[in-house]
Amino acid sequence: MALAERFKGEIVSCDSVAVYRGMELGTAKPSAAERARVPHHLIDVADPDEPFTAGDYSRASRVALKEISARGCLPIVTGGTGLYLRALTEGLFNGPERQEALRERLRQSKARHGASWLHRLLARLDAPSAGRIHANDTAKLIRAIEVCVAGRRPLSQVLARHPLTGFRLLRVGLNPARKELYERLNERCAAMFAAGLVEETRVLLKRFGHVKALDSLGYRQSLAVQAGTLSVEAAIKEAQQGHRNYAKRQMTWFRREPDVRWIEGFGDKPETLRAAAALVGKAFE
RNA sequence: GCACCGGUGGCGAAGCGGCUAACGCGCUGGUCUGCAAAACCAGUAUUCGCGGGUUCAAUUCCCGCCCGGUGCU
Repeated sequence: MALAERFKGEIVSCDSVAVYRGMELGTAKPSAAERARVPHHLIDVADPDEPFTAGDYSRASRVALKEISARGCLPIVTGGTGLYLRALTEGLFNGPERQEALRERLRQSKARHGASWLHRLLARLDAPSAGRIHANDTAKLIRAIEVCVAGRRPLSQVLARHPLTGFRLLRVGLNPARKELYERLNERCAAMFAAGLVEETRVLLKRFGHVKALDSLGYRQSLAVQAGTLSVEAAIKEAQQGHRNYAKRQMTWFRREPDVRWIEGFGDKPETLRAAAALVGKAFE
């Protein structure tokens, strides 16, 4: 926010859950006031029952970037969904989109033929991919088979990405002390529940049913509270645990990201902002 | 004071004479090309409350002690 105001920027959210309308409390979306001061993109672009994929994000975010720079402004991408960021910067391969019917058949085959069925199938279709994907990783196996079957070419032969062109990238990463990070996550999560996350979930559930988006952190636990299988206190504890685990996975992902300028500390610290501003100034002024 | 039950990794918890002391959680590290706040992988107790004893062999059996829980007078 502060950076955007200082450098005439617009914010492009990179958050796989903030794209959904109505999911407010659990996503810590910027407030209406903040959005009035600085334009935000890729927030509230789909309903929770509309599947939104990395491919959708890649296309929409690239459009946003081009429009922002055409206006003479600086696009600032913020958020923690690693796959989406990579889909934006490095692109995805030209593969087929999700095929629900095929996926359902594959899931049924797995149930019928046993846990290793999908892996054996992929080994026949595309041995290199089968070698790269663990036999237990159903989600990735299904996508690989889907690409082979629906795309009529093995996944391992269509891996070429389509990187973003026409932009210079400055990557800034925040790396606060693990212990403090976990403490903040715990507080923020408890605050989400205190603000009415369970009630928000109830409304969404009523309107959309149990859609995939509601399996997100905090919402999943709120669903269990609705169902009466979890107390609010236990739901908070589980959601906090989920946020901590997620933060760790994010660090694993972003550590691999190339050319990241790391700042040790939280984003709301003045010295962090100063360090980030210095980096942006040096790169783009 | 007596009786009974229990004391196994950061936590929960199996094993009760002899494989490298299950498993779950956590923690740490890692993977990731279309639901990714998802899914998945790996590592993580030279040691079973303490001291003795029996045995070729004891976390497992016996004795004593310490600690926790329950019950009794």
